Amino acid sequence: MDTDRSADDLAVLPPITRRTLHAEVASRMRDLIIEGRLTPGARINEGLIGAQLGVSRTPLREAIKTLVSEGLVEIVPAKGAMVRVFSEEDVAQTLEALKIIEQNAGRLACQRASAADLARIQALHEQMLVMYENRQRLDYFKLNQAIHSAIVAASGNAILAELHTTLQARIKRARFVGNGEPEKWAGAVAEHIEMAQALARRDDEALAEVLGRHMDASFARVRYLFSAER
Amino acid sequence: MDTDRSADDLAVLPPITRRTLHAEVASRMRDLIIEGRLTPGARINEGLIGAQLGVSRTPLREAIKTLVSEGLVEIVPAKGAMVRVFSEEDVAQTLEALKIIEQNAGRLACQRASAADLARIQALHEQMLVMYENRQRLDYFKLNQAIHSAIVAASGNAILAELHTTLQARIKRARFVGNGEPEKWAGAVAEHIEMAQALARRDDEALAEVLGRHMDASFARVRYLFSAER
DNA sequence: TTCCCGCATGCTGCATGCAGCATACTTGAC
DNA sequence: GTCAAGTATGCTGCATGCAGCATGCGGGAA
Repeated sequence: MDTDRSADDLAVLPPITRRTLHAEVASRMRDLIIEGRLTPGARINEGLIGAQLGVSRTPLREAIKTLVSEGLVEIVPAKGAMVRVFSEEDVAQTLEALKIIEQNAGRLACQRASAADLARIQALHEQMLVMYENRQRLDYFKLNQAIHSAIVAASGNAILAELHTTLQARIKRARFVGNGEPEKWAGAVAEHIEMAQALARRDDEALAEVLGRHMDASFARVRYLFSAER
Repeated sequence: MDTDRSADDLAVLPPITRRTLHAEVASRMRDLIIEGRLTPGARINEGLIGAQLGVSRTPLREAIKTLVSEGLVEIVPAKGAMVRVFSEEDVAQTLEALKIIEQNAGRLACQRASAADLARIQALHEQMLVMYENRQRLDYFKLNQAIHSAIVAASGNAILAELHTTLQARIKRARFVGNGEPEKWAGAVAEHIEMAQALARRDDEALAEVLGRHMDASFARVRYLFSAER
């Protein structure tokens, strides 16, 4: 019995998560792109970036292949990799796809989410409101993204959550930059309050409606970035 | 003018599409997995597969990273890559996601598709019926997939098409195997006829409805594979 | 001056080398 | 016979070497 006991205790130990170098590099580069330290269109010089990250070109090249599949990087044979440039149409289509995913995941979440799921989302929502009051834009933005992700996750469909994460990463930067103006910000918060209420009532149609409106407004918030470019 | 003329002629030349080795390897391995020559759970021995494909381990490893992002392969650090095993729940969730994508892309297609788009889909549909009459199961299956892809593409949203392609690839094999029985086959064909009619009328709600029903039935067609396993 | 050809440089793409871990086998003790 | 420790083998993961292509620059001709 004593041995069983200790074996049980050991089974509770968190497994050592061994991260391979290429996965770590992919993670780091993802952050660099989303943070804008690697700007769209920038060439990725393997020797240079590899030296800066302190890794050889092999794991770096493997990481680049991952980012290509995620849609963050493009490769031109014999020329190399570059950070993907998103046109206005790309962003519009990505937001349309995100809208579809969020609306339908939201409906499912109203039907399937546990009480604990709902409570957790509600807590994120409250926190986000505080960040809005304090005008802590970065923290607000992160909580905002977390809420949307949590709603999709509450659908119970891991595939939808996976697609949502990938698409969200692609246009994360544009959305952060595009969300700067105060009146737009206030509008987004108002929509979030509606979302929280609909979700609390498990009112799937109301949630889908406001999620759709929220995403349409999100596109409007981002759109001017492109008109300003010209 | 003469030089302009010849320059114009040259501009018409199809560009030489240079395929990198790792992309070619990824494509080949994708086929091997979908065709079932690399079975789920099978370890991918880099030396062995590399030798069989006639490439060194480097481009092979890069291709594996691509397939991991596509969800066809899994990597365990220090142990290696293996063909991903899909549980019944994985397949159910993937089909649910595909259902959402197809229904919504179908609605958009009814609104946005050009007459040429519709004609092309209709032509595929007619061909597929011929294959069904002749009981050419493989050709039927390929046309079937092509029709669904064409409907999603006709939405005009390239992102939705991309997601659809990726998800479809993951469970392609299960769907092919699960579609074997005659009465199920007949039911699927009946649904396809409904789809073609709804699309011709640009009746978005009717199309979404039958697409949903088609996907639910598809899950039923696949489900028994898992019950048989136990 | 302008255009074009040729050359040099730098980078990518792939092959290979090498260390370290996982796994299977063997040997020895009980 | 069984179990455990030690050992050997094979594979992965990363680093490095090398050939070939892209690109920028200089020189020469028109």
